[in-house]
Amino acid sequence: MRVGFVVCTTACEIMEHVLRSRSQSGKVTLVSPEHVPASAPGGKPAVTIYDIARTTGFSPSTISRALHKPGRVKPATEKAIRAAAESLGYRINPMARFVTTGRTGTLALVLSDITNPVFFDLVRGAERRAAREGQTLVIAETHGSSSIEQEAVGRLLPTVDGIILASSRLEQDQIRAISEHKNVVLVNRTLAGVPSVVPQLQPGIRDAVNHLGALGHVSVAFLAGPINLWMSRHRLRLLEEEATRAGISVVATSPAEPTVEGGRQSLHDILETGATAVVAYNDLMAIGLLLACGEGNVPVPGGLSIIGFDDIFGSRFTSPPLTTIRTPLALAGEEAVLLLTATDAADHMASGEPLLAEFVLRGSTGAAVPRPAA
Amino acid sequence: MRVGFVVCTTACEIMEHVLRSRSQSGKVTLVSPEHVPASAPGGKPAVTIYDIARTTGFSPSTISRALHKPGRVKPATEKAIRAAAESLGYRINPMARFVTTGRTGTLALVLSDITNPVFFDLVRGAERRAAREGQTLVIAETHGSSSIEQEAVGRLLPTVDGIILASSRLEQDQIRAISEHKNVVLVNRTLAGVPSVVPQLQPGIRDAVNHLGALGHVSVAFLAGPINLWMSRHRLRLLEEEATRAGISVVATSPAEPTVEGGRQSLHDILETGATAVVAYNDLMAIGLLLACGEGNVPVPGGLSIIGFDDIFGSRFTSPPLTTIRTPLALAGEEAVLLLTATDAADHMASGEPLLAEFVLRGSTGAAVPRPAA
DNA sequence: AGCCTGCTTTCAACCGGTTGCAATTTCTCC
DNA sequence: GGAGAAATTGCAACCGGTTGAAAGCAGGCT
Repeated sequence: MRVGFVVCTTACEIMEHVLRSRSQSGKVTLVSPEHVPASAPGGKPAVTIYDIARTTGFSPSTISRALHKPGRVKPATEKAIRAAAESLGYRINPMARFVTTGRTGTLALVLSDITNPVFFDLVRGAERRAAREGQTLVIAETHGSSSIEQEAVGRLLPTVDGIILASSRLEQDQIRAISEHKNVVLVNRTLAGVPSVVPQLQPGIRDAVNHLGALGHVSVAFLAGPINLWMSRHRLRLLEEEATRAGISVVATSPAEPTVEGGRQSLHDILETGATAVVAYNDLMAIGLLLACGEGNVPVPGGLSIIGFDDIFGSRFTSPPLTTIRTPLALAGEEAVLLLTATDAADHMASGEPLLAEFVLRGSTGAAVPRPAA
Repeated sequence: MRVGFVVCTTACEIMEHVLRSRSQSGKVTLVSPEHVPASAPGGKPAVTIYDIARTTGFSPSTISRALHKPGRVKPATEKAIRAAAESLGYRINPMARFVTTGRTGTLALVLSDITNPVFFDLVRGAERRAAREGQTLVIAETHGSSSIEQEAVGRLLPTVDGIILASSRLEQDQIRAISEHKNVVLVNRTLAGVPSVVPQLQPGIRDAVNHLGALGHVSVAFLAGPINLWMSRHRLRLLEEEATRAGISVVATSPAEPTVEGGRQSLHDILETGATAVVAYNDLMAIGLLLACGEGNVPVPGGLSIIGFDDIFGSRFTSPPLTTIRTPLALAGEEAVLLLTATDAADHMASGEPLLAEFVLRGSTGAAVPRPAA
């Protein structure tokens, strides 16, 4: 399906020709010729299967079958129709098809904030996969509000074939209700009975904890994200597990917004814990904390070690560069689309890639420096 | 190659009836229940205007008019129909509507790379405005390839009401061809006969040039982006104008990819020019150059002053923080949507905001230090 | 009464594509 | 050569909603 609409100019000329010849040869004109299907105001109408029918002499149903039901028409006919479609610049109208089939070829990706670098790779991966599957990906923003999320999903429900909820803040019941109408895949969250894609964080966290342990840290703070974010609680839980194993204590701050600003405002909370190292819920918060340290004359890593999560764009450029735990969100995005488009069990099985988080050592972590709790 | 982005503007409720229940086989096996077409996974067909017609006793056409053509039916009738629609949980099917009206309520935003921070604010602005106009915004990625851009546009063409081309790399004829089918608005590019939104860069560039002049720079290099990017040529041209006015010479490097990597690989070219300051096509390239300087032991701003363009996310966090020329892309995004949705000349006039670029002084610029051309 | 007017509502066609079923053509095989 | 099967293709209905034109029905005026 790679009809280069390139030939747009050419196609338009042909189109005009078709329209002209239509009025001439009108032997069995069954429709009112004055109705012009809408495109742009003053724009040229799109090419339809009826146009192809007219130029090839076959009926619209044959055109439809030739283009979308392989093997249902004579090879020669199919060839001729394909050629005509190509030269006219025909593109199927997904909306019209939907009316009868109910399938839109569209998947929705619902996330809190498209300008959040955390989602970059997720979006990219999902997009890549969707393109390969011949699906259109639609992204909806929720601005971190569960009510907006609910609203967005409701609006999208009638027009998409499936929905990917990334870092959803909806209640479990709400998600279940949605999943009963359309196929749903969760990303960065689990819920019994609903397919989900969650990178395995343990390896990355273990390496990070070991790293901190080797540097002499015995008390680590967790800079928490919003309380209704499953992933924030999940990361804390895993961190606690691994830290306990390594003989390190973990103390979590009160929840803050998962943004640069949220991280920046948490410096005070962090210092109060007396911890010598911080693991932030995500890189944005870690970067904010880094900035606050700079403003507050807390040397990093001299006075405080900082570890982020996700390895977003920009983490490499901070000063010092941010040590972080990279999550394979691009793969997660692909995976999510795959789960949504997979039709049989075999496909589901085939998608079982590991999705492991990876510790990325940079410059924001160093030897523990005992510091009196403020 | 299609990424969509939808802004939800109208509240809606999730349908309540649930006939089919998904198999509860846990999260691992993800078995899809037999072969249920994704079209109507709820099993319960959506409620249509025909259902409302049946319960209220009016004809479908009256239902349609009551709901969408204010004033065309008797107030009492409209009230009754609205009530019935509400209680049945009716939602209009946008796809079906499209078939007759040709209007989808969807706008496309075509850009090279959604993970490019340059487009953050553009996307955000466009989204905000589209939401306010009750439109859905779909984003398509082109990965900087004009052929992919063509394909993406071609695929989107039949399903959207209008298209925003951001930093398009298409040929003029191709853009004109598209604009014959649908409304088109260009961002960061101009083309006679096609509406466009281009921030006024002159004020920001003038301030930047004056700044460099005050620091004693007499030779400035322009780190050029791709040759087929109108905006890259445009920035060079304006820079040359202002520099000439200030008695500063400008030399452009050979074109490079507008990415961090592209900037990083250009350090050698830059040093060869013998210039004491660089203006990069965008912040990504400036950041790449900054990194290369760090690796190549070229102090910034001690040995080289660097100025970027756009003030993207991350520019604030580099070391040193990047001096840049901020472009009001959020406003540009709003403006583009406005132009697309404006129906009469009056609306076009109302949108005439200035969109001025602004010089942002940070830490990557300093006094000129003469250096022999390598 | 008769006629015109204006407001409501219905009829019926239509958008672009899909699909069950029947009609037609082509192929097989005796 | 012709019957029967198989392959092709056309007909017509349909999806959900929109819309021009016409019908139904009040009231106002001569």
